[in-house]
Amino acid sequence: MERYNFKLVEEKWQRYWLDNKTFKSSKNKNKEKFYCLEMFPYPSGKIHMGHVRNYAIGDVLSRYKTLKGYNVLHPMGWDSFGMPAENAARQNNLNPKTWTEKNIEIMKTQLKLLGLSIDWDREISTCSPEYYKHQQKIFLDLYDKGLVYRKESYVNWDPIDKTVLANEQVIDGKGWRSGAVVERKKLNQWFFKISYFSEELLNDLNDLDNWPDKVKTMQKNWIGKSFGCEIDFKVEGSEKIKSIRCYTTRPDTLFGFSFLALSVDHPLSKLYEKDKDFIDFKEECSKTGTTEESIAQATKIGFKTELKAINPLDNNSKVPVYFANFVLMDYGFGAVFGCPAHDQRDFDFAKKYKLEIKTVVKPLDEKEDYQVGNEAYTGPGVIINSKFLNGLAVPDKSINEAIKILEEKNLGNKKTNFRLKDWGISRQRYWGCPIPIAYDENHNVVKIPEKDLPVMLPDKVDLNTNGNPLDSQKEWRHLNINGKKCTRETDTLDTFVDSSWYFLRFCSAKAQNEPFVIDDIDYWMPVDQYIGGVEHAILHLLYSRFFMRAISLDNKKTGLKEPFKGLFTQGMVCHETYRDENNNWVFPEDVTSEDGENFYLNENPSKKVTVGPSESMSKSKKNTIDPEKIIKIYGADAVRLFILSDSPPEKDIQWSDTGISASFRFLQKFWSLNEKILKNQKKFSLFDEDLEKFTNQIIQKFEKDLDRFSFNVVIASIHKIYTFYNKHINKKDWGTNFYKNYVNILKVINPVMPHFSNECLKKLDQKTDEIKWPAIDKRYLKEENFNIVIQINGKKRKVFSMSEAIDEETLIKNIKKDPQMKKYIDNKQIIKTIYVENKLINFIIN
RNA sequence: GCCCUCGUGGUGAAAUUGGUAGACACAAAGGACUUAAAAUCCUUGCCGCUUGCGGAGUGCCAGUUCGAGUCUGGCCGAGGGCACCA
Repeated sequence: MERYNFKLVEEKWQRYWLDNKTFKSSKNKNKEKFYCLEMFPYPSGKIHMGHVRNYAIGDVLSRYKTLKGYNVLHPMGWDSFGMPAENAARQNNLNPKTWTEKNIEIMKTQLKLLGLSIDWDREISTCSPEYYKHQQKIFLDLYDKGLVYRKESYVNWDPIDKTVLANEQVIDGKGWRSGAVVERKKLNQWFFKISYFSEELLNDLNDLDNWPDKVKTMQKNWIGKSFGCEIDFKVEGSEKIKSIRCYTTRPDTLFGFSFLALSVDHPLSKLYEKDKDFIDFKEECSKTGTTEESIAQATKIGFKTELKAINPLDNNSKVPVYFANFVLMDYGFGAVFGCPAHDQRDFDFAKKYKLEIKTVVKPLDEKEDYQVGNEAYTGPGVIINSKFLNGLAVPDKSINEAIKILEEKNLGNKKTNFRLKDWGISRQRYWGCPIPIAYDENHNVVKIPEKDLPVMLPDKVDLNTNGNPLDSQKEWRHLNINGKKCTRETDTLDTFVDSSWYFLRFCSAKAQNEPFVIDDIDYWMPVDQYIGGVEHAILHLLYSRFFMRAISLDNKKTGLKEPFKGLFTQGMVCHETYRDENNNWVFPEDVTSEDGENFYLNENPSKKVTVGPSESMSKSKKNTIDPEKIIKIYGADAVRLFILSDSPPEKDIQWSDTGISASFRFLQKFWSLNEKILKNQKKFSLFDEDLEKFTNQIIQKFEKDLDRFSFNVVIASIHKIYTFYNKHINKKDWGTNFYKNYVNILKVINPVMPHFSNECLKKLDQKTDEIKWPAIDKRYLKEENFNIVIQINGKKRKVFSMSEAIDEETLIKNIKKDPQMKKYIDNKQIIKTIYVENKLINFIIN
C-alpha cells in the first residue's frame, strides 16, 4: 500500500494552484462576495507560528466560503515600513529597502508552503511608491477636509541619539538604544483629527454585531466618554488672572471643595516661569517615571500659589490654588477642583498638605453626621452639608441637579468629554511614508502638488547620523513649488497610517491613478471577516475605523463607515521556555528529554536544562518553533490540522511535538483508508442507512462549527469521520451509498487539509476544480434512534433506546415493567412527572 | 484602583435555547496482533464493593428550578485591558 507522500502531493497542488491562478478573484455582481482578510505581516525575516495560526484560520474560512459558492476575495500584502528595517539596515550596512524586499521574498515562499488560497495578483507592499503615492494623496485629501493639522506637542526626546522615541522605546525613563534619560520636548507634529469622530466611533460600536465584546469594550474605554460640567472659578490674588475653568464629572460635590489644582503645563504656569521654586517643582514632576508602576506609586506633590479660588456656589469659601503633578494638561482644561472627601487623589493630596476634608456625600446606610475615614468615599448615597443640594440621591439626581443650578446661575455648562486624543502621526524616521508637505520661506505650509506625487524616499541615506536621516538630505529637501523656494517636511508617517486603508487598496490593487476605485470597494467592502491578533484591538482597528470615516466624509460616492463587518481575534501560540545552567535561553530544538521530566542539551547530555512556564513564542526567550522546518518534516496539512485542533482559536494554544506528530500519523491513517476504498470501489452493493445518517449529520455539524469558528470541534469531527468510515470498511459494509458519502466527506475536509483532500478526490476520479459544498439530505437529519433519559428526582437512572418515537403513556408503561426501574417506583407515590418529548422523563417521588 | 473575560479528569478541551457532564485528542497504564519492534486496534475520569451496581463530582458558599457546567447573589483564584482621565 502506498504511503502518503505529503511532499510530492503538496508541491504538486501548490504548483497547480499557481499555474491555474485558482485563487484569482474578480468582481462578479451576480455572485455574493465574501472578503476574508487576515492582518498582513511585517516582513521581519521569517514567518512564525503566530502567522501560521492566523493564516490557517483565514484560509479555512476562505476555502469554506468558496465551496459554499461565494465569490471570495482573499488577498495578502506586506506592512513593510517601520523601524526594524532601519535598525537591521544600520547593523548590516544595508539599505532598508534591500533588507525588506529580501524578507518579503523569503516569507512569501514560506506562506506558499502552507498552501494558502491567496490571490497573489493583488499583493501590495506599503513601502512601495506604488502604494504610498496613494497614501500621500489621501493625506492631502484629509488635509483639505480639515482632518489633518499641525501643532506643538510633547514627545519623548533622546538627547544622545537626537531623536524622538515611541513610548515603547522608553524603558524605565531611558532611551532603549542610548540609555540616556529621556526628556520631554516640544516639537511641531502632524495630527489626524480622530477626535472629530469620537462620538461616532463610540456609538457605532453598537452595530458591530460580529465583533468580540472584549474588543468593543476596550475601544469604548479607550474613547472614554464622560459626562460632566465645565465650571469657571473666580480667582483672587493676581491682576493678570480673573478665573480658571475646570472640568468635573462631580459638580454635586462642589461644597466639599477645598483646593484647586493646575497642571504644570497649564497656561497659568507662564506667570511662574521665572520663579526658581516653581522651576524646581516642575523639574521634580518630570522626574516621575513614565512606567506604569511609577505613576501608580507616585506620591502627589504640589506647588502652592498665592492665588485663592472662590467656590461658585458659596462666595465666602476661598481655597488655595496649587500646581500639582497629578493633573494632566491634555484632558479637560488641565485644571481640577479638589474635593478630598470624595476623590482618592484629592484625598491623598489634602492629607499631605493638611487641607480641609469636608464630607458632602454619605452612604445610604450611614447617619447624617457621617465622616469619611481613611479613604475617599466615591460610591452612591445622599448629599449632605451642601445647603440647597442636601438630600439629593447620588450620583444621578445630584449631578443633574447640580448642573441645572450651575447653568441657571450662569456658573457652568453641561459638557461631554472624551479621553480619546488626536492621533500624532509624525515620526522622525527614514523608513516611512514621506509626508507630502513643504514649507515656504515664511514657514507656511505648502501642499506638494498632486502632479509631483509621490514624494519619493531618497534611496541613498546615511543611517548613522543622529536624528532623522532625511534632515541631512540637502538636495532632496529643497524644491520649488509654483516658483517659491520651499523645504520639505522631513518627518515620515506613523506606520499605523499604512495599515489604516490597505484593505481598500486590495479591492483595486492595480489602480494607477487613484488609491481605490469606488466601484470596486462598493462591491468588495466591507471586509466580511477580519482575523488577527488581539494586540491590535485598539490602535490599528480604531485608526482604520477613523480612516474609513475620514475618506467617506463629504464623499458622495461612498458612505461606508465601518471597514470590518466581522472581526475575529485569535490567541497566541505558546511553548515552554528552556534555560541552560548559565541561565541563558535555549531553543526547544536544542533540548532533549527521554522521560519527559528531565531535560538536557542535545549537544551535551550532561548539561541539565531547566524548564520554565509555557509562554507566547518570542525570539527573545527562544521558545520558538520554526514553521518552515516543521512543514518540511510533517507537511502543511498536518500543521494546519494541528494548529486548529484542541484549543478554540480565540484562546492561546500550546505547541506540542506529540500533537503535531499525531496529526501527521492521522493523515497517514486517513490515506490508507482512502487506498482501501480505492481498491474496493467495485464492491459497493448494499444500501446503508446508518452511513447516510452519520454523513449527513456530521456535514451539518461541520457547517455549524465552521460558521461559529469552532475549528477545534471541526477537527474532532474529522477524527470521528475517520473512525466511523474505517469501522464500516473493515466490517465490509459496502453500501452503494458508501462511495457517494465518502466523496462528500472529502469535500468538507477540503478547507482544512486542501492538498490531502484534492489528492484523494483526484485518485477517486473526482473533479477538484469548483468543488461544491455537498447539499445535505434532510431526510437523514431526523434522529430516529431516541435515547430517552429516565430520571428519578432529577437523577439519571436509566437510558431507554427507542427505534421510533413513543408517547408518554406507553413510555411510562414500559418503565413500570422494567425490572431495573421497578425498585425505584414500586410502592412509591409519584407526585409529579416531567416529560420532554423523546428526550427525557423525570419522576418526582417521595 | 477601575473595567472585561475565564475557572470542567494527569493535560488541551466538548457539551449551540437549563435536560445522559467529560465528545475529540495528548500523556500514562493495561490488553490484542507480532519471533520482536514499529505501525495499528481495544480498554481505563475519581471513590467504594465481587463481574454489576452504588456514591460523590464542572473553583468555593448560597439561591431559583422537577432538573444547573449553563441562570441569580456572594466569595476565592487566574488571565487580559486601562491607569493619576477629575
